[in-house]
Amino acid sequence: MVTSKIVTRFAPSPTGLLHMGNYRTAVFAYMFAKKNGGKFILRIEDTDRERSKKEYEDNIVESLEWLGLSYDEKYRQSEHVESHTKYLQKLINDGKAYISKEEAKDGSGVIRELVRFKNNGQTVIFEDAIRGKIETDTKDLGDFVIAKSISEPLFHIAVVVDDYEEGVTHILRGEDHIPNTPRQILIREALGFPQPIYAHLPLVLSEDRTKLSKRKGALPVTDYRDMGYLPSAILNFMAFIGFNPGGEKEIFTLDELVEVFDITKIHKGGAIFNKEKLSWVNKEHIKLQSVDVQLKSIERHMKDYPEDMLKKLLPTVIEKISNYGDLATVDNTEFRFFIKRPVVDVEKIVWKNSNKSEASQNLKSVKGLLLKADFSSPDSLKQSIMEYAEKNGKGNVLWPLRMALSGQEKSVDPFTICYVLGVEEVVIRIDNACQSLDS
RNA sequence: GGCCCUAUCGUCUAUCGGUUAGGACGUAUCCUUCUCAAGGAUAAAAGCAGAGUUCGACUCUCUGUAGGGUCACCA
Repeated sequence: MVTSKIVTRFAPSPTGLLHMGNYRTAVFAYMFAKKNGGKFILRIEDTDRERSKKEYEDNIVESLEWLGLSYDEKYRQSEHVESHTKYLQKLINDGKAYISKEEAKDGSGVIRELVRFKNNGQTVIFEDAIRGKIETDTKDLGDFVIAKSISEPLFHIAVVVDDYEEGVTHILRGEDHIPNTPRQILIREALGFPQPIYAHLPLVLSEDRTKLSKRKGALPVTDYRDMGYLPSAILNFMAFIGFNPGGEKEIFTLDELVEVFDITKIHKGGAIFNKEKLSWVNKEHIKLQSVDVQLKSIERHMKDYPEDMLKKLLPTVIEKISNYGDLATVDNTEFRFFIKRPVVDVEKIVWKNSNKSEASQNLKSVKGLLLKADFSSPDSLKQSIMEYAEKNGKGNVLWPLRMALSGQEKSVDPFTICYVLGVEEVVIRIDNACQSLDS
């Protein structure tokens, strides 16, 4: 049995840095193609030579690569102008389009030879894979412009010709393209091309429920990369905006996403981009990483820390952050004391209703215990100290110990600190604290 | 304004005529705890409105309402 291979495409125009709303379309087109063993192609829509910039195109390629959305083919619309012109000519020859001499709208006064599509105003009906039947009366469209001149094709003709020539079978794109579809169908029919299947995705919305846009603060995906987010998390999150496979599993890898993807489960209504949830998803993806990868990641952000210290610190760090980028800020407050001896504050080191001499006494006793303790894990250290702490009041013992070691009112537990610091450093810090307390 | 699309907790969503309307994020409380997190538990929180169809509607139909998209010689 011969079934034609499914081909989808992501067709951004390189006129700016693209945000998640844009790439979300790519994710869906990719998932659909891969799910069906088809091809996913990237087409740079750069027919507008004025606004298209190479740097933006580069950013698109870079972003897709980072996300892991590999495409099978890449095209540049501007390289197909010959083709567009050929079909434009055909349309004119067939009497389905005509050249119209009109004054340019830019006020320059030049007379242009626009190509207008001869629209007889029929009703266009198409079956959207997500929304069902969509019916449009094209009368009020008039004879719309499809090229600025025979050699300067515009969006609609370029899209129709390219999709045909590239063998695109399924067009997954944003809902904002629904109004364009009837025009493109008209052109396509005039050209006699087969009809692709359309699937218009619901929009990604910002907090105010309007279309996500740069103006509303939507960031380029590469910014998320730079902030330390994981591509797998971004992908996972984007896939769940307007799609849900059912079931209660929420964390998916790209491969798993492809596996469960089902075009009939795509929603119709727009969805707000929720930063908090993204943050949570990212944390979950960090937890999924191997310790080797986690270690390398925190090493990049905590360059001043000795490697063996980071190894010990890893579980604590992973537990505290939801994004490796957090380390840029967290590092200075939460973990800095590990490599920088704290300044002893004798007032703060004393627990609630206790006093300096008691704090000092407890520290000295703990030091004695630690000297004999097993430093191989936080747990073994806890065992060495807990009995004493319980006897003398946990607050009385553990608070001064933690303060002496970290100098901070909020930090990880003292056992972990001891474990990470090692016996020598721990003794030095306890001695320092006692000296201040005793004087 | 014309045309088009949409409508379940604050947010993302499950439900494909019969459920105490489920989960997650976030929020609150409690437990754990020397502190902060993390973790565990619990709670509050939704079917836009009105008509139909049906023994029975969140689910199907219609109307209204609300929100959104789009109306270029951009894509």
